[in-house]
Amino acid sequence: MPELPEVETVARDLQRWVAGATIAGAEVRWARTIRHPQPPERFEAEIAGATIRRVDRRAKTVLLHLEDGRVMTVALRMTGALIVAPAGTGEDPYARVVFRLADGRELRYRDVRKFGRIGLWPGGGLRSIGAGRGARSRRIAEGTTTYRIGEVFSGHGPEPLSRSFTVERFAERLARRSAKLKSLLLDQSFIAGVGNIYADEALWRAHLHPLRRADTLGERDVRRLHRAVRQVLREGIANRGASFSDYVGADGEPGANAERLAVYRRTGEPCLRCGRRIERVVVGQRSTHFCPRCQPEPVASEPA
DNA sequence: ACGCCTACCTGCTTGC
DNA sequence: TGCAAGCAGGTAGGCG
Repeated sequence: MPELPEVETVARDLQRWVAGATIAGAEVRWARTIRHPQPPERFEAEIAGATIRRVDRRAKTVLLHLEDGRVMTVALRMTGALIVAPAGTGEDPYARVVFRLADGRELRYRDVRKFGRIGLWPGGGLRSIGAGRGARSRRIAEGTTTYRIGEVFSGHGPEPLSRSFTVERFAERLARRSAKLKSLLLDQSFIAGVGNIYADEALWRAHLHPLRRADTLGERDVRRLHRAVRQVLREGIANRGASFSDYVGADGEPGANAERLAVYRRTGEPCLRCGRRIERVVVGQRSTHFCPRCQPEPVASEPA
């Protein structure tokens, strides 16, 4: 569910509301949500008494930095949400982990589909939570080796909103890949944080067909895509995220960005630029929306 | 490197 | 109305 803008919204909300708060205790209601440490009772014991220093985001993962240096990672996956509420209000059947805060509030990890994962990593050393394919990330994810903090998300590609994500760097990375643009944008080891919604939106904005091969892009295409990716993500953040089924900010309120999407879930509706009907195809098992006129089909004669 | 598949889960929408 | 199939924002891991 949540992609970069949604996760960023949650992290900013939590930074405002729970930075400085102490976790008096935790109750794990769905054991498999806890990745580490195992068993989940150990997680409950180890998180009790911890104070949250700062909350931020890497890729689509929320990072809660604790005063003692440990880091709690929350990967929301499809339907995860972190919600701050007064204790005891409206029992939530989908609350998988409940953190009781010392000030009387609760931080609830809610997750209808139970795909999300929470980890608690030792201070000064962390294990990667993995980042898609590639021997490097797989080895790190499965191994028992402890890594330095700087290596935590080593399997992830660049943060698209960071200063270091330049057009030149993007161009180099694209030129080395023959995959379809849609698949690449979803590949977290290629670029971090983009998911199905924002991939479609960025491609529409850049006038690029989702099936276009990355290594066929010209300089202008790359420039347009670079700008488009950053724009759609920034606008998503400005609107507190796009909400469909389950996404909500830490205030429990949905975001406003869904109404501003140009192609995502608009199959059959007119393109906002040219009026042509938006089409839906499946690429890499993900539904993909595009305008057949604004995003022309790559020609078959292109090098295979 | 890449595509394709399955798995993890539950709920909502769609079509007959 | 009822029921089953299809769909959903993510990602890990296996195979070819």
